[in-house]
Amino acid sequence: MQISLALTTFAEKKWNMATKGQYTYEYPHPAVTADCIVFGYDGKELKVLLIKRGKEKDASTTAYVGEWALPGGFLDVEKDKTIAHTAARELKEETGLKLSVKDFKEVGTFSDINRDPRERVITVAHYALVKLAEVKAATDAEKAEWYSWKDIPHLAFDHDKILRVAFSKLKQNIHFEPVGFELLSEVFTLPQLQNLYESILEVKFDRRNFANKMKHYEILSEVEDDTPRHGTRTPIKYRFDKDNYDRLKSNGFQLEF
Amino acid sequence: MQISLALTTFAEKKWNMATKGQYTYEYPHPAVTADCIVFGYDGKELKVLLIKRGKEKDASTTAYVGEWALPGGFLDVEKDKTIAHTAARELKEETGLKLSVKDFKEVGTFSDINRDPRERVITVAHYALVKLAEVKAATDAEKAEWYSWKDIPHLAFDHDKILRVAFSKLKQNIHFEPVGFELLSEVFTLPQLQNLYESILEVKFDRRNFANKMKHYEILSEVEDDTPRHGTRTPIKYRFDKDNYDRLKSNGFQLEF
DNA sequence: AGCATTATGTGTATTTTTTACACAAAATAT
DNA sequence: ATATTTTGTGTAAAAAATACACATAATGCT
Repeated sequence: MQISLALTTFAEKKWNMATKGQYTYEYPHPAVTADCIVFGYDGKELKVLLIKRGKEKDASTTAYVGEWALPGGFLDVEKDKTIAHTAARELKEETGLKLSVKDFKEVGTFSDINRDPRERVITVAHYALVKLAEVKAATDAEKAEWYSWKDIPHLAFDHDKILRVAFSKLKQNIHFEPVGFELLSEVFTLPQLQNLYESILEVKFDRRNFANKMKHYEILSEVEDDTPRHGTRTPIKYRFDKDNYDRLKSNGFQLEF
Repeated sequence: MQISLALTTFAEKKWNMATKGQYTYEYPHPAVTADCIVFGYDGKELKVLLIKRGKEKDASTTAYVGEWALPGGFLDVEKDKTIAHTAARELKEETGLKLSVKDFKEVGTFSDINRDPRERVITVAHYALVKLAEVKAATDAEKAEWYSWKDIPHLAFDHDKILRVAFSKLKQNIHFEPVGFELLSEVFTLPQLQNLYESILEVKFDRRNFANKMKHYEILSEVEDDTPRHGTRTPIKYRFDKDNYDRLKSNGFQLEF
């Protein structure tokens, strides 16, 4: 085989194909993966999309078979434009859920030297928020399953830790980002919105204060309902006023709760 | 050469040494680097530590020779416990500045497919804050130089972008982190502290309101000065009250400006 | 069917926080 | 010597956050 090729400096070639499917470098390289933490909300509870690890093409390259894990996979060095593209591609391959690259927000890098038993693997975790409707649609993917935040099983690798960090990022970002927009369906009720904020921030709010604050921002508009509500028990339906929301956001808007 | 070795699955071996200094994998792997954005404050201006890229051992592996860049370098797959260890190690090697691994805060991953002309390189950017005294001490390293934030030259690779993102992270984090602690010397004045906050947040504060707010937190204690101030023009010296600061922080304290 | 329970909508007074604002003294610059 | 700049200090007004209670309709239970 072409040993001479293997001896070229890596400045001349990105990699050398010494034999079919073999890639050679002058210094050791880690593998890089993207993992996805997909949060959903069914109107009652915060959920996370997990997959069951199975045997892949080559069983020997698969670790933690049969355990639950975050969706994710290896960077395609030649095709993935960014690591977020890896996240989007792998999520679709593993769960059928098709999200845009810009829906992924970076959580952080996890690089502990022994986090993967096979070789050195650095993973970049990303979270994404999906609307209630998509939560229901995606639930029937074979290996993928939505778990309630309060009922997450033990996960493979260091995914427990990654999930905790992702949740705390979400908790931080809820102050600056339109989390309601992204997790609720287009039409929603104030109790749902409040419950969502309470689930993520892990606190309880006074109903009146929450409603006052939200109304003060002027980002909610009432949806006229065909079935005219005669009772207080049937919650009023709202949708987000996107114009007002965007205007506020571009002015450095900051949701405080 | 040892083609047979190269054909072992990567589950059996992390990498295969096909020839001296050659590492082989079944799929292409990216190189991974850590880059450091080291912020300093000289009492007047926010500064950033940059290095001038020179010829390394092997000139052909070096890109952007002669340009300014962020300190940083390749992950040592076998030795660096985490990518933050890479950052700390490379910063010391390149600038002489010796920081603890926990001083580095992750900024994010930069993974554009063509960001490095040599091969696919994913970098994980980290920022660190150093005290005024260390800024002065480190200034005499050969290749390294402190640049005023307002006067940064064009940088190699995508380091301009990385620096912008790092700064905006710092700007966000100043609301939750003891930035003053880490960037000022032990004894400082209120005008210095205010100027630091103004430099990072890019706003101006009213002097009285700033002082009131800071005093309200009870994290400043006045330093008795040998030269007794007879004039208002000589600013009062303070140090941080670490006990009060830590207590506030563990209670979920949040500096708002 | 009737009754109990639960979920929803709504307004105001109090407290806390934020903001706006001016002058006198000492150091420095001219 | 004079002008300019820097610093320290307190209060009143506005805005925001918090605490709090009752009436109504849907649902659940027997």
